[in-house]
Amino acid sequence: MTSNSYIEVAVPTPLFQTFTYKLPRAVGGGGQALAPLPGCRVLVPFGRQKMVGVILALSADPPTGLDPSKLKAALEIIDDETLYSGPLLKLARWMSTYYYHPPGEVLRAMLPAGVKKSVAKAVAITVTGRLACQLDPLLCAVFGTEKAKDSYSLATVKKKISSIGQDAEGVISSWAKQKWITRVSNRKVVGRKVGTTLQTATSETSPEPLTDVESTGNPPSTKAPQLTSSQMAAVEAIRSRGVAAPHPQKPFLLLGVTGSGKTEVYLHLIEQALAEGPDRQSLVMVPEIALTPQMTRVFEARFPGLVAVVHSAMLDTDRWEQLSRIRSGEARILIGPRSAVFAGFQNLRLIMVDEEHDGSYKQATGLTYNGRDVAVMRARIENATVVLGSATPSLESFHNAATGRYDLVELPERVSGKPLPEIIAIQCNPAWKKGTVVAREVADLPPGHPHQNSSATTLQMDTRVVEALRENLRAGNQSIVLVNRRGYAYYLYSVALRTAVQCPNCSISLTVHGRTARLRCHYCDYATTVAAVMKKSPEDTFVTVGYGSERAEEALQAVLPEARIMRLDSDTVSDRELLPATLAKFRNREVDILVGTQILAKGHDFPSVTLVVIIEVDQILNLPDFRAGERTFQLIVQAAGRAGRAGLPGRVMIQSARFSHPVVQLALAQDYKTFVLRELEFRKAYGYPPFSRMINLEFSSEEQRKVEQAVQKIDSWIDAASTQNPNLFSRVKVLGPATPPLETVRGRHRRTVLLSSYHPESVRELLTGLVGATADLGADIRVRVDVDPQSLM
DNA sequence: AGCACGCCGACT
DNA sequence: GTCGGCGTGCTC
Repeated sequence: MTSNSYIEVAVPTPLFQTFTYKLPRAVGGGGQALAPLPGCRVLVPFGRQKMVGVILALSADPPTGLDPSKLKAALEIIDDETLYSGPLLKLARWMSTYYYHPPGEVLRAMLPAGVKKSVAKAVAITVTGRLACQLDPLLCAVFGTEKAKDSYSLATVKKKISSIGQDAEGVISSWAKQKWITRVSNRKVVGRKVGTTLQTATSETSPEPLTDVESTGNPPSTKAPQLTSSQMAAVEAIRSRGVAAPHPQKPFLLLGVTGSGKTEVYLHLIEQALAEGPDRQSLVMVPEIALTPQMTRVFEARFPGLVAVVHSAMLDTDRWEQLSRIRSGEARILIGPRSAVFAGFQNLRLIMVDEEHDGSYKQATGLTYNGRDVAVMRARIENATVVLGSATPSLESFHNAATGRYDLVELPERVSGKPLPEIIAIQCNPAWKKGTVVAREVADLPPGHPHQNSSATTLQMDTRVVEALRENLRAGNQSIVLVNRRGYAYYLYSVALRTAVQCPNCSISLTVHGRTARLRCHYCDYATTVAAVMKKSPEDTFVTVGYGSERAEEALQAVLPEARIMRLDSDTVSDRELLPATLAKFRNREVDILVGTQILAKGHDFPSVTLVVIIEVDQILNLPDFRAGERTFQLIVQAAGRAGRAGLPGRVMIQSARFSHPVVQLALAQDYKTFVLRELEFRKAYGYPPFSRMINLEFSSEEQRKVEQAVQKIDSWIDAASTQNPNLFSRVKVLGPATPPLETVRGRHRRTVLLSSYHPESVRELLTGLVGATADLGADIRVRVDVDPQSLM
């Protein structure tokens, strides 16, 4: 047996370094010694604190250039078996370099919520503290009499102090100052060990993660239906050129028009993969919003007992349980959102990324990875087959297919054989475009106020649209109405100041919500009320402007009083019960019209919807972002795909003032190929992705002065570096420092520097220098690196 | 990022 | 005289 006495550990710090420790003498302390493995979590002393790191490698020799006697010993190997498989560790390494993120933090981000990644902090009472108990009744109350415990977790102590109504932070630091208590790192790591059974009582909800709210209606078939010839051809192509082909294989791009039955192709591929061996596993990635019970039941019906499902609204214990079934090999199929790409598979053979163009695959905060791209890399590492499916693939994926990096497989016709629904263009009334007052104040305006009667009933819907909805209702069919924005109105307008009421933390106007007239910021969740704003400026008058999903629902109900209308937007989606309940009601035809935001356009299958209306598409098209065209096209085509999925013919109506715009034209024609070729030309001409690699750097501070100073330093660094290394700078375009359209978010002032280049290595090289120069910008300057940014706002 | 050490202002 | 501000330096 070789004696590996050193371990290389990744520790969750912002450092791009790993650390070497000596192995603890008696691992496990008493029980049989465990063989530490790469991929196990380990408790290590780090500076003056204890941290949970991950073992990356074992070695017999100490690292070169470091005095072995200075190495500290690890304290405890936490996991009984490896938590990160070999491929997952490789994936982490790739993500660390590709996304420019410290390895320890990458590994931490890969763990599911609810698994402890840090050491619990605690405070202990000292001997002097015990004596001081009489002096401070609060101290006594927290630590009790002599027979009580001497140490409590920091969280418990804080809770106790706050419950008495005192400032916990202040009290604790004053106690510490008087040496009544000491801060200790709890030796105990909170959370689960891999390889041990759940000690937490499983919630009373069954391990079955799906509620039965959507169970009425036709149960999904347990038998595979006959495939259409193009579905069969697609399955065959992926089998012969992928699964069964010699490795390495290319990723597949499955381009299938809406309603072409991509899901059935996935199901067949999974079925065949399962048949190849008892340990073979598949991953199905879907946009978060598509993770409805209805959708997952299709898979469970086909593969009973073999499916695990994860989604964000799940309880941590349930999620852990589902992922454990994958790790043990008991479950063979995992369905989940972007984070599912990090699951611990035993033998992952097949990955499907459904609706691969969907923006929700990109993580917006922290480690800003794109789940689709990570899936492609994971498949390569695991030698698995990856299939990216969409009716409107991202420009990146299509370009990859066009240049031969991906293998293009097409499903050109709908399963029903019916043509795509007709899209009817409704030219917008230009008066709507001027930001007209469409509703009077939701709170009471003083009587006789000039805005009192200002077109409160104006529905920003053409009479033809209203007529079509009415007609559809009479015929007993269902409709979907898409609105751009959630909330009641876009903003609250101050007549005196001639501006919208702004969020105090972000450079954006507050959105009016509900009849209760609350005001909310969609970026930082700041909330106030219209009443509070009015009270502050009693002289001023306010009007609500614009049209949110809530107001659309209300206005529609006024026009069609007999219709049963419900609303679905991200406000209702965050509610665990409401989303499945609403979808179930709609599917069971207890609802005639579903009003909602873009999330309604995504992948749902509502067989009896025959009319889809998009109230206005122009806002997206007008966004100052090079992806605006792509997003608009995807929205229109995806929304159209919701209409007429079963036997009934579908109709789609779109209101816009910009029908002359070629992107809208091509979307109306649902001509993806022409659109994508044209859009690629535009991207090429301007050097945008997918032709270039983009990295967006964001600097932020709570003080505007400080970001400006920081950004000035960066600017002069760029100046100096570009004269020093003109070669590098001729290959990388540096834009900025600039002020982004949304200057402040959550009270932080932002500046951005955009790097783009045809040479990915050059961007990387420049970034390394820039990040180095970034190190001494000062404590309160935060730097965020966004590789392949999805939006430049 | 934490968390220490360290060197200058307003308080008992 | 001290408490306590946050600059800056390190973490195997």
